[in-house]
Amino acid sequence: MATSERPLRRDAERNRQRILDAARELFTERGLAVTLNDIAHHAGVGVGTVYRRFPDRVQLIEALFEQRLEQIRELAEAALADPDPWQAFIRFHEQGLELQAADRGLRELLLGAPGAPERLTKLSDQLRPLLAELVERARAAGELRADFEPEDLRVIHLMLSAVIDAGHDIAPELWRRYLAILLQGLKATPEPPEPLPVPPVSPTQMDELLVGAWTRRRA
Amino acid sequence: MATSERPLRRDAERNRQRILDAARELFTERGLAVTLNDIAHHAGVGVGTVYRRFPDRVQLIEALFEQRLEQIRELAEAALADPDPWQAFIRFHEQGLELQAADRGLRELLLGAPGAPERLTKLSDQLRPLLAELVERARAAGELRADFEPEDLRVIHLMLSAVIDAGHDIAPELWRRYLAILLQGLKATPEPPEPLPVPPVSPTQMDELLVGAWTRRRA
DNA sequence: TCTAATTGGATAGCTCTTATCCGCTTAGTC
DNA sequence: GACTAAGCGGATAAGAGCTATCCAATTAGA
Repeated sequence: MATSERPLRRDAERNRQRILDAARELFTERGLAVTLNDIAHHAGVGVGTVYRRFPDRVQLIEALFEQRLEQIRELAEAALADPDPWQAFIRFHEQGLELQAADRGLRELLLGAPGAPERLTKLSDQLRPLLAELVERARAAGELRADFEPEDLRVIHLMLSAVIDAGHDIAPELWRRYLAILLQGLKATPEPPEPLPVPPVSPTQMDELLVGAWTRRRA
Repeated sequence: MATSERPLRRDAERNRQRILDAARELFTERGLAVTLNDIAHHAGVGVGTVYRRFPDRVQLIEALFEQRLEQIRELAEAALADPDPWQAFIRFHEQGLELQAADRGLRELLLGAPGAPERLTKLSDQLRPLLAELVERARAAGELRADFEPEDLRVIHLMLSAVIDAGHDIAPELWRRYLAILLQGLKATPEPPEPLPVPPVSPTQMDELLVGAWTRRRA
């Protein structure tokens, strides 16, 4: 790390930046499992250059995702500031999932994928109490069903991540359809349903989508 | 294969059976990706023995899962015979998912995992029209929301598979909780919700559960 | 007793990662 | 322009895992 050492030579600094850019791009679209070699190629530098600058991939991930997690926390806080608990609950889900849909690395981080640096998992632990309060408020207002617990949030999130992952290339907005169904199922005193926000995929697309889910899982 | 050739020597036949038993057990609990070497060890025979008898892992899978898929089809047909379309819809989901919860290989097969022999994917294609009718009936009866389409079934199934996979070791019945939420969200004219059938997991369990989901994904 | 069938599992050959090393190039100084 | 420490690229060693083969040793069954 170049914390407060001698500054890097100008070309080295430029490469460092290229590497960070490439890493952000690849983590975002392929998840935390990308190899440092991939990043090197994507950045147009040699493998050695990457390993010299980031001997420890954890630092690379930390540098890139701290801010993303911060964003989620802000979302939760904004939701808690909303006077309508049920609207806040919905909004938090929609916006949080939008962020996640756009960033596979973030998705994996929040679901506790291996390779996540400890400092970041701690950061996402700090999120927990905020979410608990979001749930509590919606429940107290008689909007959210009484037997819904904060832990359920993470499972719902797990389910929708599966849809996001699978749909990524073919139907990137598909998760909204199932979020709507789930939210409808969570109301304490349900009203007649509004139309679902996104159409389903066609049978053919569905096949591609499932195949994609498997190939993406390994690579 | 010993279709109608000379019968196998008695010891060979015994080994063949052991291999099939071991394979069924391993596919069931670890999914379709188990290696033939794993199966050999589990069966207590040499690797060579497995490769001689099943030069082609596809045959092994076919032999083992044809009947499982048949079971699912029967379930769908039984559901179609039920006079109450909504009850049928619920029952099919519960029973179908029970089968899947007990058999990781089946789960992967139905979700189009790689390594599934073509004959079996065709068999699961035959399932499609039955499911479509199940949906159609429930919708026509005014029980299922009108904008639900047969393709949605597979996505719901994908979501609940994620819960089943993750919960496998820690909370094997957890999926019922989220199935209940989803079904509640699918009603055309919702009534006040009944209590959820299974408690959520504790925060600690939730962590283990997510970690498990990732390790199980790779191995 | 004899032999053809069968066996076990070491191992060759893959693919895919991670991480290092070193001859060559270049920035920046005098 | 000459010099040198910093930096570079990428071939490649090392290691993990999987598939599939091969053959000396064993065994069923006539």
